[in-house]
Amino acid sequence: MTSLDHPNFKKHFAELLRTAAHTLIAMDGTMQIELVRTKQASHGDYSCNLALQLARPLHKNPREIANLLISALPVSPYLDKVEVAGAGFINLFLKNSAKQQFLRHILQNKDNFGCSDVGTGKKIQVEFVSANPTGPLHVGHGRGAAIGASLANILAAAGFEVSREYYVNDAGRQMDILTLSTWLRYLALNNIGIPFPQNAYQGEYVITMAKQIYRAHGQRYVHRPELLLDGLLEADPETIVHTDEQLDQLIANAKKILGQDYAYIHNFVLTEQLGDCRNDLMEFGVEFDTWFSEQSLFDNGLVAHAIESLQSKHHLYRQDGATWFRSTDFGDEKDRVVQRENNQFTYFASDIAYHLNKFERGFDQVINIWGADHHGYIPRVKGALQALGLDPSKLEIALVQFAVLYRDGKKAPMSTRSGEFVTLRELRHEVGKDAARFFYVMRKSDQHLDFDLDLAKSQSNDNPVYYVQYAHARVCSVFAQWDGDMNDLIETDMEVLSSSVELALMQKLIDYPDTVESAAKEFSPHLIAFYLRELAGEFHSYYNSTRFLVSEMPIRNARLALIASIRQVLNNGLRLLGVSAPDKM
RNA sequence: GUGCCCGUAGCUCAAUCGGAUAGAGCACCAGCCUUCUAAGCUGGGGGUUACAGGUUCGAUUCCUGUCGGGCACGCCA
Repeated sequence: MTSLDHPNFKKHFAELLRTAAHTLIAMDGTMQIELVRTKQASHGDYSCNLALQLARPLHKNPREIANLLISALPVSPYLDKVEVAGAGFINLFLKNSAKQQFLRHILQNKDNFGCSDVGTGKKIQVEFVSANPTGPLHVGHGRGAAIGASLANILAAAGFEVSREYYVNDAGRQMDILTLSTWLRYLALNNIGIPFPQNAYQGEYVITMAKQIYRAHGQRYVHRPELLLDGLLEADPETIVHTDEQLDQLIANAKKILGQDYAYIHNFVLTEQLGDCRNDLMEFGVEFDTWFSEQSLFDNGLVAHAIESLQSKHHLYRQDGATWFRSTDFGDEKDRVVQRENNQFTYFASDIAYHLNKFERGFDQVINIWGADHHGYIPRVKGALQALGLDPSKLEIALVQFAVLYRDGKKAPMSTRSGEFVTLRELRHEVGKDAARFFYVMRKSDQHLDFDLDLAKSQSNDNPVYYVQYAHARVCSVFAQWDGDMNDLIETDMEVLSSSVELALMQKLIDYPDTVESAAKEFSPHLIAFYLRELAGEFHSYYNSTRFLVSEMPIRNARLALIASIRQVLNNGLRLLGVSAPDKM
């Protein structure tokens, strides 16, 4: 880790301090020595509060401890000087030569720069989006998609073996409602007018699917629609289309009437919506390794298996005709039904089976990216894992808050009722993939996101996406006017890069791998977005203050080596976020 | 009503699991293009971190309470 071909100065200095600390106190290997990048140049490049932390156990003045640590510090070719400051901070100064040499490391590693092996090849699964395939993805799903995809990229860069998964809810009531909705629209095309329930799917896409069926099969699925209202006749015609019970009755009737053909329509709408969703996500730069079917859990007996397993461990009981999981034993606020009075399993039951299956597939860690409205669901899922003898801490649930769209400074209407929502596709068409991907991850994921559509579209320095991309394009345009050989840059003497701006830029580049590592460790893609914004800012400033294509070759080549390194890091970071790095703008 | 999350500059947000003088961007004001892209840069004012206590060398961060906002509280998914 500390060799020149793969230097991580932060870790290197931490090791030096660890060695020094051993001379003062017996430390177990698990004790973390935290180094922090300083905010002020006068505090050096890295700072450590170890002396302050040791003050209590050693019963000594922190500054005194700091001095003892410094005198016990092994020599290092990268360390310029060390100082004690403030209450007892140890400030470490990185040698300029170390910063300068680092550019070679970047230029040699190219696209791999920033990757590390901290994940040690552990198998990690990221499950995200997992929207019901009952209609187009909307802008809320978009954020989960952007965050999940970026996080998966970041984890892969940090050395995890990542698997991206979409859980397809193809077994539940919502799919039945969509199937019914489509069939009703289809009947209408055949001039059979049955009042369309308000709580059915209202969207235009349902009519589109009905037309497709009609075009392909004509009247084949008309059957006996007069039976559809069975059991509903006594209801008030005004309210017939309102309640859930009535909707369920309609579904039951449709299943009875259509028989085998129900499965056809069900399968058709599922395939259609899933295909649309997959296509939408692909255009958004989001792809999955696995599309996991909920229905397959039932077909393969995994739900029954999971429930039996809970049963054998005495975590289930019968009450009111239903089967309950005693989730209160595991911190949930109430027990939960896994099998209904009518013998049907609940969504929770299949979710237990799904999570059990995830760990049976051998993942060391599982991350679920959920909408924040599902937070109440966490205790029961973790509880179920614990009940099954699994370690619930291996399941990490990252909650994503919703994005609110703003247009002309006002909230854009976002009513999910009556199909009147902004779809992800519309957003992409309006602001473009790059802006959408970047804006979605610009905020900490568990924070609400105000998505300013006008800003995302604006071609100005106000727009962080263009700001970062523009920095990349600017470097490219410099190189377009240079006819030298990139290999010469790696060999060039970097010592001339000694201005404070240049040294700060190089330190910023050195920070990149640590940023990727933090983003992976904290599941925080927004750190990459912030980092890129800062790096681009420092570059633009450098660009305005300094000319690169000067006549003195040593200076020119060194400066080009620096901006080539910047371009490389901008490129690598943007790639993690799924944002393009254009050569020209 | 109960539980979870949140409250930081006029606005949108950071702050590397308790660290040094709380940082960016936008907005506002004043400047910079016969020079590699002005989609850029430079400088300036802006804060009792909602409020009140507590824990300690040290609190935006941890604990308690109050106020304000969001979400969740189904044999839905």
